[in-house]
Amino acid sequence: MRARIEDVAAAAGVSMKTVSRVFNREPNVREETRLRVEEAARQLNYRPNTSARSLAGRRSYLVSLLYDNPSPSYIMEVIEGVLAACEQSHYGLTLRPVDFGQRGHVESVETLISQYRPDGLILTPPLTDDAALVRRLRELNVRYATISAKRDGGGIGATLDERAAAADMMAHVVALGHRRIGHIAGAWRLAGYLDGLRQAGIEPDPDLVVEGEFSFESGIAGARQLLDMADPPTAIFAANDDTACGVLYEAAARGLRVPEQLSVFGFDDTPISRQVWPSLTTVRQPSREMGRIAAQQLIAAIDGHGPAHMVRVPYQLQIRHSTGPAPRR
Amino acid sequence: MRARIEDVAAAAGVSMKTVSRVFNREPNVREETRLRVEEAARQLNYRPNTSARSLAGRRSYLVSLLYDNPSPSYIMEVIEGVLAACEQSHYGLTLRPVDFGQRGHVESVETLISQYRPDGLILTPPLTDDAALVRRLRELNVRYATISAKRDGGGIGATLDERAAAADMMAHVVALGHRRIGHIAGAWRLAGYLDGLRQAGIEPDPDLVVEGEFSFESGIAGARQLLDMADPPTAIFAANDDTACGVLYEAAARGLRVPEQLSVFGFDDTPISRQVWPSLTTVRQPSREMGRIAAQQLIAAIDGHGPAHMVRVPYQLQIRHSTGPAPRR
DNA sequence: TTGTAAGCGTTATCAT
DNA sequence: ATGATAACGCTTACAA
Repeated sequence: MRARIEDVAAAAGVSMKTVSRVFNREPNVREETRLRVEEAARQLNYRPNTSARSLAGRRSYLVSLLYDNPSPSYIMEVIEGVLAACEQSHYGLTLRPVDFGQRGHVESVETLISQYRPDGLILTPPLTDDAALVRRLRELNVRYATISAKRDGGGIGATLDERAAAADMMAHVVALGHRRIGHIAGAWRLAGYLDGLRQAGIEPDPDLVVEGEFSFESGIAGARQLLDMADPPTAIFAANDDTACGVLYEAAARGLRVPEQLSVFGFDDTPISRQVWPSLTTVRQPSREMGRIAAQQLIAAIDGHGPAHMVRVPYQLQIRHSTGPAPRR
Repeated sequence: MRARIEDVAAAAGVSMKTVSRVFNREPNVREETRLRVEEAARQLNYRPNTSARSLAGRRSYLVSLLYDNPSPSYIMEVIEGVLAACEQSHYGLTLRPVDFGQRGHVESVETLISQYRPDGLILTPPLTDDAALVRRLRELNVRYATISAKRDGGGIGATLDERAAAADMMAHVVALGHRRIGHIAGAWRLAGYLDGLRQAGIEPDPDLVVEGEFSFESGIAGARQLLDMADPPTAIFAANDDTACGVLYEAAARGLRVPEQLSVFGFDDTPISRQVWPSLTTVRQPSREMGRIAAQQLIAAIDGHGPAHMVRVPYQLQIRHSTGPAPRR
């Protein structure tokens, strides 16, 4: 049968409590004792029983990841990172898909909480900026970390300076000679777009900004609107890669060559950006890393081991084949 | 504080054990008693404590999903289905990424088992056909269900007749006039490719079949090999959508128009198949549904509620824009 | 620094 | 058909 804490205690010649202290990294254990316990545990291949730990400790050792449905590859990357951090700290992970737009989505999260009693939550966009949800979590006194929140109200988690990234991207195409640059927005990367224009001394044209919603379809719709203009843009900045793919699709349908006749760039560096022709110029965010950091910060906050922060991670421009010199007019 | 089984028992005027019987659908409870207990539980908003249940019952009420890394969107769909089934049966879900090729991947699964003690596992391709892993699971007497296993050795889970699907796809392009059809294989969809040729009375040419590994890169490599032939194919059947995208990429790089000069088709109907130009002809498999079914069958086997099976689900050809009439020679 | 004893909320066992 | 009581393996509170 499986070794219990009692067995380890006996083998190490100490009490159960001491073994417990070692495994929970509590203070007040002599170094020598600790080593003896660790050796005994290894010998017996001891693994703490999670259920017993939860029951006695009145906590679940569970972290819950809430996501709406941005891109599957994005979420899978985040999951990888979160899983890595959880593993290391002996926490489990529960997944919770949430329908952001839906009525009752906050209640669905409350159900999750009362059923699984997670020790903390991790929010991904767009849930990070769901005011109703966040307010309720505060009321319920449930800990949470955020990934890429628009506003980090002094919370914990991981962010990236999307505005600066967007502005850098703009500088890239401006350097290629583009002056009329369209934007299919999903709201917040817009600020960087405007910064980029301003820094280049280009007057923003409101007609060049159309609403999007981070989907392939809105990329097609946005591209149509922009390309049908009397004076169409020579470059289009899509708010994410899926949208950029929609632009690419519409361009191909019109027989427009990219990047010779139209430059296109996205955001996120999802795998699809490498798997389309031409491959997509985009901004890479270290999603896996951000998942890992958010989970680490959350667990640190739960365990009270050291202070938890909002960590800013670096971005990276990925210049590929969908951007090129502006065409002569 | 949260209601316990004891509170419900008191409120219903019965013993704890009777409440336990009701919640676990055990026999030997009078209908009237059952109703009284259920009413009391509702009044008190009682939810069984999972940790206590696991500890006392010596089972985890946990199902674990093992995946390597086919496409993220595929796994996300499967997860959705599995989650839905788990929710319904009050089981939790644990995720376990496994490096199929890696040394020690079986040990990593054993670690998962000894740590989380899941009541059952769900295997996705290519782990479904990992002989070493499956053998070990049998030895350890660990229950598992499979999704899209090549060989269903009398196991439980969900499958789809990939061979027939591949053959149907072949019939489609043969009807379009193609005779030289290449295949970038990842092993098992090959049988359907050969069936399709045979049914059309076309002699298979071994040179037209190249090895792939279900990746974008192998699509590029395979396409190069096939298109560099003296007598190149007019159509290429890629073993999955990612590979097909690689073919599309290479075709674009060579200035080959699809489908006018080359037809391409894939397998899986991942979102990318709609987001490339031209959109991809492919086979749709109901991944979400398969996840749900596999989890249901697994849980049925665990709980012993009725017999569990290997369920065959229907596929569907998605004819899009990447296949067209064969070019004149 | 280390140990003892009393739970944690449920299910299993054995009665009735 | 129902109930009393002892586990289950760990942590907490308190003691030494």
